Amino acid sequence: MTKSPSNRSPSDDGRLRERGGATEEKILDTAERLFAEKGFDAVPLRRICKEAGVNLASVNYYFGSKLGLLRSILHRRAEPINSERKDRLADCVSRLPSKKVGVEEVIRAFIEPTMRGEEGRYYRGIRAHIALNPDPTIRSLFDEEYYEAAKMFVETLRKVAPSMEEKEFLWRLACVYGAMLFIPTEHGWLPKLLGSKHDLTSVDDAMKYALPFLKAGMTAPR
Amino acid sequence: MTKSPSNRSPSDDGRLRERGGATEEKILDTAERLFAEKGFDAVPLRRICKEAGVNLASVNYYFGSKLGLLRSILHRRAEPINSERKDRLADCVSRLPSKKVGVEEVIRAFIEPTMRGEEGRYYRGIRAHIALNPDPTIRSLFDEEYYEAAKMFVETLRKVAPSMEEKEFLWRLACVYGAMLFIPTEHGWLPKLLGSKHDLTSVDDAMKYALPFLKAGMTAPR
DNA sequence: TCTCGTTTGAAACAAGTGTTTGAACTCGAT
DNA sequence: ATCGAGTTCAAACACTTGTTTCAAACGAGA
Repeated sequence: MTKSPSNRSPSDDGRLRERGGATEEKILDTAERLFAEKGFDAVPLRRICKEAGVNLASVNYYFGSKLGLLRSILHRRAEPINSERKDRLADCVSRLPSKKVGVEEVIRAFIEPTMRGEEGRYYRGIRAHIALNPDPTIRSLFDEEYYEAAKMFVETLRKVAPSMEEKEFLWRLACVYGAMLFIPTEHGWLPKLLGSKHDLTSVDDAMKYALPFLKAGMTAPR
Repeated sequence: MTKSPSNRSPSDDGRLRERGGATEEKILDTAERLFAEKGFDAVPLRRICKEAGVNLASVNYYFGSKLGLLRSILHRRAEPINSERKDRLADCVSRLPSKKVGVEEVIRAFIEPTMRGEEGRYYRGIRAHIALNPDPTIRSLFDEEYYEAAKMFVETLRKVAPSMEEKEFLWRLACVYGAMLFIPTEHGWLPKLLGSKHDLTSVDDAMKYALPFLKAGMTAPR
């Protein structure tokens, strides 16, 4: 190693790079798919590299470590999601005084960006696995990536939701979060249980069916 | 090995066993705690055995394999849970004709057994990790253990919930399931987000706060 | 053409993995 | 005391893991 590309990728200058950037992306794409299919620990770097058609050392060259690779996978997808979330939540906040913004719109602003996009198909399968991972080292990757936008969501929701004590708000929030994490993992278990041929993959259906559920729960009287 | 204790434990006769049964339980307890803290793949058998104070070979002697150990951990906790679920759900079904049973009671019958009991503290941290594991081999352990009671729940809930098309019911069910899996994992993330000192560990609070949320969601008009 | 930093390659490294083995030990029943 | 099934033990097995090394190939700028 001459200097140390290690942690942050060497593709900072935007010059077109014949195979350089391609290698990095091939690793990212392949690892994302395999992690979604088998889990982080269960997929060896050798398998990722073989399927991606790149050399084993490339992973450490570009990402520093296996954990660094996971971090990059998370960041690549989470960045645009959080960006849109913040824009839409900021918009909600700006219209707050006029009272023209409700629980449903705030929840939608937070959830919709995570459900959309065919390219995030595999990623959505990983996210819950990371978020709920027992190992704090893994889970903190999720925290770092999503903390800021999540905080903004929580604060905004608090303002548009009916007034309630903090404890109650926390519990209802947990229900929203659980649903939001679970739905995109969709391993076909629930449809099988129902003998149903429907699945839980459509964004439109999520907005049509899950949103009313969450809104009703969030605004339920006690 | 003389005959093959392997898959099912050799403690079938109930004679008091000085260190025999103790070993099996020590492994179960220790592995359960460690899996809850670091995850199944991330905990080596050597660490489990060292902390449990038993020999490495004991795991394969009693459980056949590492996966067999996980299966036993799941079964030990899931069995009484599902037993209570079925009893309570059967009771609901029997009172169905008199219309004296509602959505809330059915959901409670399904959720309460999984939240209760200090001895299940670590287990509850594992369950979501297994249920949402990307690896089908791991996930199927959850399916096998919970399929039957879950089917009974779904069918009962379908009958007491407002009439709706199957697709909508499936989506609402997913929200209930997501909340139910997420809440007991409680890694302290949401309270931190809120700057709250409350946590999500109390059964009473779960019944008091989460149930109304889920009932409202399940019965929401469209 | 000749650098020189960047990227790729094959091989090795050091440590750790689940599992198996076969002998020793335990302890109630004979 | 002897037996034998059940259990424990230290050691070895066979293999996989993430990571490192350093030489070779590449490609644009001088």
